[in-house]
Amino acid sequence: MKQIRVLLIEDHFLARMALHSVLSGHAQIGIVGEASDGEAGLTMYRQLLPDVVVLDLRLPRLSGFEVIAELRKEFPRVRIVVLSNYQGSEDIYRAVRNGAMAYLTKDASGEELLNAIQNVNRGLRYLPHGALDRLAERMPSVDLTPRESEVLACITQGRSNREIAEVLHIAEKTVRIHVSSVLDKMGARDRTQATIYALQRGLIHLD
Amino acid sequence: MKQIRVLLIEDHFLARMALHSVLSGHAQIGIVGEASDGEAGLTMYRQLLPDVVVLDLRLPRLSGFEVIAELRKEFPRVRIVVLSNYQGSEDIYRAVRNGAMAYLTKDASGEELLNAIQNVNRGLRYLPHGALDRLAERMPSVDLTPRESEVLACITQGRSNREIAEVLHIAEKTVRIHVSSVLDKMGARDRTQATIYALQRGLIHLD
DNA sequence: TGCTCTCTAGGCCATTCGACCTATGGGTAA
DNA sequence: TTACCCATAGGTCGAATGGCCTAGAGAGCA
Repeated sequence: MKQIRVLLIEDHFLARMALHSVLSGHAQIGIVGEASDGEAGLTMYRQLLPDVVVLDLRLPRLSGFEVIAELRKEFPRVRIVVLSNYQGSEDIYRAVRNGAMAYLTKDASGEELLNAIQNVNRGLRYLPHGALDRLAERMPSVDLTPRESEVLACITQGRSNREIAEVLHIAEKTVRIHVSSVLDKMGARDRTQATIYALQRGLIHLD
Repeated sequence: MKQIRVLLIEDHFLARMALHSVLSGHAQIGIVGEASDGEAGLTMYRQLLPDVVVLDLRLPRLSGFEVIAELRKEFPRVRIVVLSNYQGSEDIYRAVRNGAMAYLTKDASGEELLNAIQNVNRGLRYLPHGALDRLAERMPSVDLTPRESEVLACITQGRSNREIAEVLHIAEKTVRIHVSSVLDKMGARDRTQATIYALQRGLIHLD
């Protein structure tokens, strides 16, 4: 039986070791490459053309999302398993929408990882315990316009309406309109709640 | 040469695998036990009496802090290496103050892990690149009174002053006093900034 | 050509927020 | 005892916030 050729793109050394040790215990899996940032990951993919990519979303140089986008552009049939630190994160949702075929949180078991890779290799999705559905339920229609997203980003940086107006070169009045829309769409009562929700839902990241 | 007997307390399966695979490559280290929650960790410590504990701070059932406190009470000479997800987190500071001898973020290399364990086993601290000092610098005197901490917690839950007043059974006027103190001590201009800072500094956790 | 959406912006208004002032009672340390 | 910190709370005031209204310009679509 042919091995599934896997490329790991994961910046955390310990996590990479973990994946390595879990996967190398299975004869069906062969790790053909490991990259610790998005750039290197892309380069290695082009050279190695693996069957499946296991991809961390939080990466230096190129984010996981950018890697997904680029890979999908060059290789529409690419098979991607996404690793996410936090369950319940909007990250997962975004990644799957953008072409990832499976996701796992980092507390997944070895079985789950193996299943995910095997399924994805066959072209199937692997979305454990229908969590994506629950995820989608829990955040109904938070589709912000581009401008609203910018405003939300400013809010989560602790800027006042006036400061946002300066940054975006618009009137404070206009900022308020966007803020109101954001609060409305997010079901938040004020900018503090919006900030909390945005962080919880992974719309925005600190660090 | 005698092996260093290590107990791992870490709930994430992959992280546990990672630690296992990194450490088992070194003849000086022997993993004598692995626990996936705080309760089990304590029980195993009492039975195994390992030389060094490698401890995740975010654990089910008993938090890492509780584990540290309990271990230190029962075994004052316990050697603890703490794993923290986020660098720059107040967690680290608290853990070291409470008796951890070393900390590592999860993107540490195998070398660092090994060094930490060896140093701690000899009774030395292991605090990489003086990061603790920088940590202490970066958060000057954020020592909130108990009441202020409660208020901050409420703030980071998105509550208004009036709601905080109800929750804490005090006048809204008093809440404002506390809020002002919190903002002042944290160097924040408003509750949104206070929330962001609290999350960044690990004073408060989401999830 | 209409229809809708987005971004822009103004006016008006009630609420909230946060700063600054004083003040009282309890606890603790010098 | 004096002095200081903490928690409580009242008053005042200005600024910030957010809701609701109207409205025009430009993009995209049926």
